[in-house]
Amino acid sequence: MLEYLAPELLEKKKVVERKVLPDLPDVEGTVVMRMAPSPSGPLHIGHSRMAILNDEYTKRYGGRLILRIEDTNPLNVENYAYDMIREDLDWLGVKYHEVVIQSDRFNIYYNYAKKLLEMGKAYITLCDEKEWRRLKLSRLPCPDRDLDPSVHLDRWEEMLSGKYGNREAVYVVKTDLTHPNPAIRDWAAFRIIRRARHPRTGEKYIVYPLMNFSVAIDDHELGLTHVLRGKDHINNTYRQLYIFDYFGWKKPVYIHYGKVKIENSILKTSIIKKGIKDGNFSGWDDVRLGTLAALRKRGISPDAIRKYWIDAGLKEVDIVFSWENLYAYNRTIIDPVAKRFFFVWDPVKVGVKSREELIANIPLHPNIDMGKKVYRLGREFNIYMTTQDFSSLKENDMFRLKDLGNFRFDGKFIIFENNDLSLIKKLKIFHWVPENSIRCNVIMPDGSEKSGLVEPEISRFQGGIVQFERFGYVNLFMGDTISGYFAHN
RNA sequence: GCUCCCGUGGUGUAGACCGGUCAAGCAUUAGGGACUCUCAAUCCCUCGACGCGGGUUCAAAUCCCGCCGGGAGCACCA
Repeated sequence: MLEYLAPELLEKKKVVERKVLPDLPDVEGTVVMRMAPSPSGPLHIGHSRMAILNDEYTKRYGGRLILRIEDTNPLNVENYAYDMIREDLDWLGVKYHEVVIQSDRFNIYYNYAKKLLEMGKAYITLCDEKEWRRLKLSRLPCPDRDLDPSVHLDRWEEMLSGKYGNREAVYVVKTDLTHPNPAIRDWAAFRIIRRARHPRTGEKYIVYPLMNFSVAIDDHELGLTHVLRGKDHINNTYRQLYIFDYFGWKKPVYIHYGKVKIENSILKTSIIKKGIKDGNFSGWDDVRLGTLAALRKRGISPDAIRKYWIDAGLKEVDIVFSWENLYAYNRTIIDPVAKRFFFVWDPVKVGVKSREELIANIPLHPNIDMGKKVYRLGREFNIYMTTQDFSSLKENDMFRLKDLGNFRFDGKFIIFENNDLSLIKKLKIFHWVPENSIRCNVIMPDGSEKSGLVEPEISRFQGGIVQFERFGYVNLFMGDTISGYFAHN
């Protein structure tokens, strides 16, 4: 029907189509979501997925986003990471409405732990660790499991008061020992860690909640409606659901997205930490790393990262991260603002001769008026070209120096012939810089360094993302010297 | 080994629930072309996929079965 009446409407619909995330299921009332990083280090590109997706959804539904810092493992918490995570999120443009730090909430966890013991839904086992696990795999209880709740409550108090050493007693949540999936059967919820210093609570606590317990409690306490998490947490979700069932809580909607395989990048905090300590990496923002700090330094726009994750969606299939696609998104963002400069790597000095005074008038951007760079060069002067370009010339070859003119190579000098632009389709086009150019080192993503010369007019500007023609986009830092970090070509 | 999940071009994604309009769309990459000036941008063109085998059906990427392949978990990490 519509086809007859208004075929153009159907056409239009197709054109407007663009990539958006699917709607969240079961939305009623205010959407509340959370990001739950662990402060073991700053965020990397993998973490940014959960941050962006949560942000997108809470913004779409006008909901609330909670940053919950999961620091219940004192062995893996770094004091500096708390602030770094927040800086990374700010840079990403992720808006969170509340910050919750789990190490502030021990009493909440303890209270629920006690309740669960009273309900007979948890126990404290003194059994040998390996034996307990062996029995579990055989669907059998360890002897402690069926003791009266009062015994477990006593043991709980003893645990808290320090009667037991590390690993001597452990608090376990009962699930179903006959559950077909061994991963779901009785799971540990609190452990004892003595002689550890937590950056925020010091040695105040020795009984630490494990992730499944604190997460379940907090997801309820904070009133979450939707939980986005990686599919590596699927079994954890099943485990946590027991807590919701025991207390009769309303469950959030869980959505699990697939694993991301990120190649050609270093993401593991333990490796990075060691590398920094050993002096192999310059810091958390070493460009060889996949940290957000490193990407920021390279001039990757947070909006490119956002677009990338929206495009990837949240399917449960595993995906391979594509740097190419991220760069493509970044390019469309930075290209309209990146001023163009000539950067000559592997420079070689070349003598130029001309019958007339040469003046170069070079636009800062090919498509957008950003002004010009002007170089008065004279009749006889030197320039620099890349060794590669210059050595490709044979005697009497004609070629063009971009934005300067057409030249002939006489075997020693290059001779200005004309500035006839109609010839450019036939000539090779090279770039160049004047003799008074400035030294510039560019750090490549693999850590190697490209040294060269950048045209002097660059000093009028403050740095940031630029394009070095025929080289690539570079994030420049202007100081006593000019240094750059290669983004991509 | 056990439990669960998933398989659309190089990469990501749409379509699959409600079989036909899908001889499979979009984006990116790669290759080519255009462009009075970049190995950039823009525009145009090209290459490129329903894991395999059966079944149901007039009709299957879509439903069913088997196989193959990939992944997650089976931690007193998160």
